[in-house]
Amino acid sequence: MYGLVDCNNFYVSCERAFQPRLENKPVVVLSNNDGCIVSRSAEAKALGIPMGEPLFKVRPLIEQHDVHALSSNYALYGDMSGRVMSYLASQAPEMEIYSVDEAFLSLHGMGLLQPSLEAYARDIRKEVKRRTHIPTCIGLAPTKTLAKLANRVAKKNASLGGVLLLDSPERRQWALEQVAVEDVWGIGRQYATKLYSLGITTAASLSRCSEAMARKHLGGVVGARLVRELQGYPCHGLAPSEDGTLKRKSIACTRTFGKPLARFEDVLGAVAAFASRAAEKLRRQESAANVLTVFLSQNRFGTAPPPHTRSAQVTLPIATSSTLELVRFARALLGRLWQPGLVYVKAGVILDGFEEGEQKQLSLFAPDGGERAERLMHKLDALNARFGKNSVQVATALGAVGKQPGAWKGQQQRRTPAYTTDWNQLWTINS
DNA sequence: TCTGGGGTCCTAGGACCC
DNA sequence: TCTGGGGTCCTAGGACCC
Repeated sequence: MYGLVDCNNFYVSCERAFQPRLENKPVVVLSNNDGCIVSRSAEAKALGIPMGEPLFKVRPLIEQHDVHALSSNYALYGDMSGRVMSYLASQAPEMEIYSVDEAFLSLHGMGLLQPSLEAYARDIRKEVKRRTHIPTCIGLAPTKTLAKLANRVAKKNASLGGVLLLDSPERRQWALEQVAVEDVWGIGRQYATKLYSLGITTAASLSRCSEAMARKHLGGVVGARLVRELQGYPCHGLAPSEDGTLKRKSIACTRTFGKPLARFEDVLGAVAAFASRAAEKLRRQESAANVLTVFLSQNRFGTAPPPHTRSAQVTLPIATSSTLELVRFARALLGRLWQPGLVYVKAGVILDGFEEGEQKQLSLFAPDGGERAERLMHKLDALNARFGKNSVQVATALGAVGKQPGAWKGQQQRRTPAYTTDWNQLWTINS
């Protein structure tokens, strides 16, 4: 049996935890540069504000209904996520962090729990709410796909009290009938269109599909697994997250610039900053990367002919997590991609091909195994932890000498304070 | 005027290698 | 007339997820 715990309207809920006045009001959280809607309160959804919509398209709606629109505050959301996850980890034998606001719990052998699995899930909801102010829903089912589905049904039906357990064929059938096929985990826009044209419109009818049909229309073995999971046969196991943190197979740092950039030094400053950030994340999970990719994009909504994105990749001589090394290679890749005269709106750095801490390949040319670089990075991270983000950084990331640094940075005009992660932004209470 | 960021998995063609 | 098989690397792109 699996449990899926999913935070409701997560980013909005994080903001509300520190601003109770936002309770019961329409609230949205915006993406980087305040560009798109990425989280909506129930009230905002009810107004018909779509997920992922550019802000400028819904601005009239927002002004008309006095919707609170906030810039995204990832320091806050990451910290709140950590609080939720560490509590959840204490409540189940195994847990897989699936995303910033979702976790699968393995409930193997807990079926005999007294008084019931449902009561167990209700307790978890109550306690997460008490500790963090974050509302959640929980789906319980024999497969991950059904747990996702149960969670969705619980979210849509207030009468269920936020918890749905699918432990009998009857309950499973009932739940399958509640869910449209496009809302099944693993069915996106393309597959949904195809399924509708085949007359399959609900999760229930999808669950009756033949394996051949699933393989033919839903991406081969992936689709076959999906249908089996809906039928109650587990095809996806739990990938436990060690000590409440996620280990990634790739790490990216990509941004749309605050304004289009045409000068090499400005873009280099951005790419160096992105490489630095990616390297930090890499060191935090104690990996080293073998592969580095840099990409550069022109405006895909503009007049430039495709392709809008070009990328270049290098396999590093030795796996590394050193900011200095990675910035050096990123600069070389950028040089390969750069086309003078073009205007760029976005760039990114992606790290791949990880080796783990203890099993790193040694090199003939770095006989100390990169130990000096490692010690240096350790100091760098310690300084930045102590004195604040980017207190010490590579000069390349500052852009051209004598120019305004961070030409790539965007605006976040409606950002709330980092209430929980910065001493200088702690909540102040007037007595 | 204004259009996110970070992931996973899979496929495919061309270059190059043995 | 006939032109291998198998591998990696690189770039690109498609599908999905949150």
